[in-house]
Amino acid sequence: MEHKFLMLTIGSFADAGGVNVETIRFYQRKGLLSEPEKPLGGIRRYGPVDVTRLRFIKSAQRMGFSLDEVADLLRLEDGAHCQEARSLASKKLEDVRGRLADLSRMESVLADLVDACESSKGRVTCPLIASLHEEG
Amino acid sequence: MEHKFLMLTIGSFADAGGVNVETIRFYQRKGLLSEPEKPLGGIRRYGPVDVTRLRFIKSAQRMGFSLDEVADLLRLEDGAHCQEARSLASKKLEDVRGRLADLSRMESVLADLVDACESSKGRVTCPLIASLHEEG
DNA sequence: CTTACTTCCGTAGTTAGATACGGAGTCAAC
DNA sequence: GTTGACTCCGTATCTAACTACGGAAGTAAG
Repeated sequence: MEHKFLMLTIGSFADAGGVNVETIRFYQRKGLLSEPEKPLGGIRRYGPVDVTRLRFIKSAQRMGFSLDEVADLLRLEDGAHCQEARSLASKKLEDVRGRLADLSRMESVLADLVDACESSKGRVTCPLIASLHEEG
Repeated sequence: MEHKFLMLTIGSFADAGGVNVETIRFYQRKGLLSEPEKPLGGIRRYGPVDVTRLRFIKSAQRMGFSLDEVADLLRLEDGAHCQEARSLASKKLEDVRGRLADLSRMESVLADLVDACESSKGRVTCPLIASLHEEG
């Protein structure tokens, strides 16, 4: 059990994760975060474990996972067996590799366009805009 | 002007772009596509130029541009705005590169975890599940 | 104590990007 | 010359991910 002096109210918990208080509550409703026991009177407290979990959610999200997918990842933590966890993780890995491939294709297309633009000083047509008129 | 035999109804236009008819109409309302003159009776026709434009929208979108950003790009179509177009594209390029970096970090984390799981036969704790409890 | 934040909780509203619906009207075939 | 598919148009609904609102109740500072 966490010691009181380490525990945060929902407001500072939200700050610690760089999100809005309402976002915490939203994640709780979605089952991504749990609602800690409400002690006498009624103000919940959050600890480092919660902060870690929240940060995990946000970073997975930045990597392109939807909240539902994040929920899958979190279910690994919530009691799945190693076998199950591993297969879920490999599925996600495949997923991530697919996204990586897509993104790097995007990267080279964009880089080419910017590059072509860069070196088109004086010419009449803008390569980026010209790409609009290409077939394909 | 396009010849009639080359012209498409909204349905085949949508097919040509791999989208729903309603999506065409949605883009028209957004100003991303124009509504061609409605001739006698009232069925609009679409030509190759429209198909190109639609495909541009979809591919820019795949590169991570929002519809509003695509609209910006399309507004620069007169050719005098190469500079502007380029800066939009470089901004997006930076964006894509950031996401690439995040994803490849995620890839190696997931790959390591799956790998560790793979070779933990018999051991009691699952590395993948354990990793979720680590401070990060 | 009182005043000024917070929290709690349910419900409602927002944005982006579509998708669906329904009642006309139109067109092509049989 | 009617059937059936498609179009037109406005409006409504949907999903994801938040964000805001409002009133009651807790809590901290002076």
